[in-house]
Amino acid sequence: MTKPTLPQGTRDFGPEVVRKRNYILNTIKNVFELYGFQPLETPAMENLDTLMGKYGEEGDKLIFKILNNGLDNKEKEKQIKEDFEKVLQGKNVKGITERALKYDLTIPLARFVAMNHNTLTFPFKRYQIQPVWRADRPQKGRYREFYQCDADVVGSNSLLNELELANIYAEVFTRLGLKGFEIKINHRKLVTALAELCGGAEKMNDIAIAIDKLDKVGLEKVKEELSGKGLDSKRISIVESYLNISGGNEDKISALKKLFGDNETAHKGIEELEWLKDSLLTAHYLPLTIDPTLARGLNYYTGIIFEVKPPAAVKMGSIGGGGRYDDLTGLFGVPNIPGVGISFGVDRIYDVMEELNLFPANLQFSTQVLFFNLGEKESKKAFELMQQLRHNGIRCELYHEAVKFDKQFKYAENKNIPFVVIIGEKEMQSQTCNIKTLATGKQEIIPFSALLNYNFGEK
RNA sequence: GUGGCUGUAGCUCAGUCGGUUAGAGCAUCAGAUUGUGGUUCUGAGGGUCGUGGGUUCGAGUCCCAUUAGCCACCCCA
Repeated sequence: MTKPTLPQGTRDFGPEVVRKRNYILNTIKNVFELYGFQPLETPAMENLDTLMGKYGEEGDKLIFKILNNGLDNKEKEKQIKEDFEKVLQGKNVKGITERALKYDLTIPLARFVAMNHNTLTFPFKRYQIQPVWRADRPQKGRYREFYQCDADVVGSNSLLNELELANIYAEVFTRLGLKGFEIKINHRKLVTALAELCGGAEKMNDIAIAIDKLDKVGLEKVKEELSGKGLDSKRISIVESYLNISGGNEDKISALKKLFGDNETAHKGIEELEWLKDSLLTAHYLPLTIDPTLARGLNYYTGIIFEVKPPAAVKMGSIGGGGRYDDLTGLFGVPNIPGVGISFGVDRIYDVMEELNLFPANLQFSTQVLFFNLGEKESKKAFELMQQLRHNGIRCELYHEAVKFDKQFKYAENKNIPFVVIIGEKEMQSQTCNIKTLATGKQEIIPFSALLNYNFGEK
């Protein structure tokens, strides 16, 4: 028998970890509900067609494909071999694979809306908390199976949605006790406009990917990459002046206005950023920074885009991201339904909170009372009393076998159980139980009948 | 997909220049203690040294391959 292992990039979550993760998930969920979002769940797998081509060329490579069943069918052997030849050439063939694990929650939402738009009430505000899978090579803060928590508003062009979503980010991270996070925003139209100034829309993606790396690799490397993509020095200097925009949000707005002049596309983008920035002035703590270098890889975004950076002290990629897409369901044959959404990366938020020690201590509650097992008659009595306590909402356990005190105490200790109830021969005779508080060593003898009213503390 | 680092007991790790029977701490189990835990003391179990091959009289140690993990790139939550 060989030792079992986990598939690369996946993890088991033990009891303590699950409690901590649930703390994050519940916080997010509560805020989503508070803002009027409704839950949605979609299958782990989608038809491959639904996913392919939605995440860019790189994204397609990272989709986990599921092998069809029945490939060993002798009657279809010839066809299957032909199909497999095509797979070897990098194609996707239905005969070999027609399903895949979902890659994010936005495309499944689009698919759902496209299928159900006749019955949905718009704007459709949904949240979704589910695992997604990416065939990426794992590293720090990157897993092959991880949870996304998305909130999207589908069917509304109003910027009020962006305003709400920005507030959801602030609310969640504030509730989690995370200080020093930063919500970066930008507008896809600015990136489009920049591409227009630099030789056309087909360079849009190259430019987006390159400028997005600015804070990571520095200006020189970005320029090198752009030059590698075929931009001449004049165009690169335009990009450079765009990247050099700095200062406060006000400064950046005026610099952008100056740079783009009367460019129609950029004008619209700047206007929206400005609206959002001004609307936020009256809100609670909301560290919103306009960052022209923010571009985001997923190419369905068309409007304002978001990204949340963890506190600078933590070396970790973004812990949330999102943006507006004008026509997502158009890909599925239902045009003119706009949407805007955000996503929380729970696994990264977990890692950040662990690193900064932000989890409250009281998440790890367990059993409150352990009944010792001191024999056949004794354990029956203990069981009876225990059930009464359970009925009153006290979390109890009866030790599973009659063994030495030593072991039963150690069990209580290891599981952090604050009280033990000892019912042995002596107690049976006197119809009492001996309650010991482990932390203090204090013991109290009370009648069986008084146990129900004993105060075992909170929770 | 590309590159770097690491795999020795359940966990964290030593292991010299290639040399006899591979060690420690923690954890586990047993005893000191048949109704009182945490501290202490004594003892025990536990290993295909990731896997396969090679060099050598001899390999945990050197070489090659492979696999897994971590980290970085690409890309992203």
